[in-house]
Amino acid sequence: MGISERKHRQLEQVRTAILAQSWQIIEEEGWEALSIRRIADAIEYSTPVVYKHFESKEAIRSAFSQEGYALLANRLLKAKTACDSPTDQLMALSNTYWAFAQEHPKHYQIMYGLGIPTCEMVRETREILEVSNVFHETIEAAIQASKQPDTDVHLKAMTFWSILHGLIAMGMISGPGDPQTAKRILEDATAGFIKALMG
Amino acid sequence: MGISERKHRQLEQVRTAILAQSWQIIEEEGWEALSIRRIADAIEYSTPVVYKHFESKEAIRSAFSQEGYALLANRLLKAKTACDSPTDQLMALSNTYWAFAQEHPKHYQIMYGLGIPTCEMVRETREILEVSNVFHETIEAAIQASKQPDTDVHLKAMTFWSILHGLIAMGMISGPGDPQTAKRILEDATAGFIKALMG
DNA sequence: TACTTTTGCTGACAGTGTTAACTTTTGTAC
DNA sequence: GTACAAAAGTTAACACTGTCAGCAAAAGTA
Repeated sequence: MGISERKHRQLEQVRTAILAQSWQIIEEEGWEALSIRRIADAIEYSTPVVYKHFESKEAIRSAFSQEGYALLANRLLKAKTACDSPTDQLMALSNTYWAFAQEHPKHYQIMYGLGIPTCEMVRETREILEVSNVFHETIEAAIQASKQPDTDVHLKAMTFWSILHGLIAMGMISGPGDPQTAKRILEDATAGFIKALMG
Repeated sequence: MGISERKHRQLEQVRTAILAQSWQIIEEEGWEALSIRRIADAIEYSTPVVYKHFESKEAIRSAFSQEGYALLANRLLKAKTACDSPTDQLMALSNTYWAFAQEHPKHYQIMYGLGIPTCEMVRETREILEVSNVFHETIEAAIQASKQPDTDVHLKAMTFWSILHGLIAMGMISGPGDPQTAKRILEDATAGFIKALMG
């Protein structure tokens, strides 16, 4: 009864096509150029077919957001395990986070910005949590190795994350300013944070 | 010939009405609920009248962004001059910036987020510059009073601004989480920055 | 072959920003 | 006070958007 399997495969294929074509449009013309009708055109189906696979446009956005967080979590984890000391790890996280935003600006914008729906980020929670965990665990280890072992982990993790996001967001807002300067700001801020953390 | 003055006054009145009614809609239902037709309805004119006063919807957004930056610059300046030492001033700037974002979230979102048009922030440049200047001048003074007087002012100013924005943006994204915690994160980050700055 | 289920399409609804073309009002000159 | 020009304001359209009800066609089953 491989018949239903083939059907399932075909369905999956359409779903993949939707995401692939959508991504191409996003990469070439930005998120705001993406419309259900354009997706339908690209996959050579009519519009309601898109809704067979995604409840709404927001669901498509969410899928990319999820993908982005998963990608980011992966890279952060890799960068972290390549270092030994917690401070080196933090520096690596900072650099990797930055690099991710530079290499995948569209993903980053979808994950954060767009700001629009003030966040229905419920389904992508799992992936966000993974990113959050990397920060928490590394900060935790750093605190343990520091001179103030009773520091609030959550507080410091959020601070770290916020600093990184702030630098990237500001960089994206003020346009493609000198990336050299931007990198220096990042390193300066990270170094300052680590110093304050380790005491 | 007070006739053309009256006309001018009437024009101004419509312009003001557009902004006032728009702002009411934004406050009550958010930016995405604002449409040219709704504005026209609210001011009891037809849609093209709106275009007599604002080239596009983006121009309306820009006007509010400008307004927001002017408001922010004002508050920052007031808070700054109320303090003596540069470090106190920086702390005051941090608190005021935070308070502004809390009290005027819609303004803040329009000024930054929305991210949408990747920024046609050309006309609101003047107001942004004022905000930027407050940061630069205060940081400059702080550096002069610090143990490393040769520190890069621009770098530190951008770092400071980025940290503040990052904390606020993350707070807005992750919804109305415990504001007590958020405030503590802010103070911790600011204190860390100042410490690193002053050496 | 007859029937059912799935699949996909057409066409519509209620919106959006924006603008061309037309009408009405208003101010000026005779 | 009437004739004309300029300004102000209107309607109606264009080209889109997300979304979905209802119908036609194809595919699988008996």
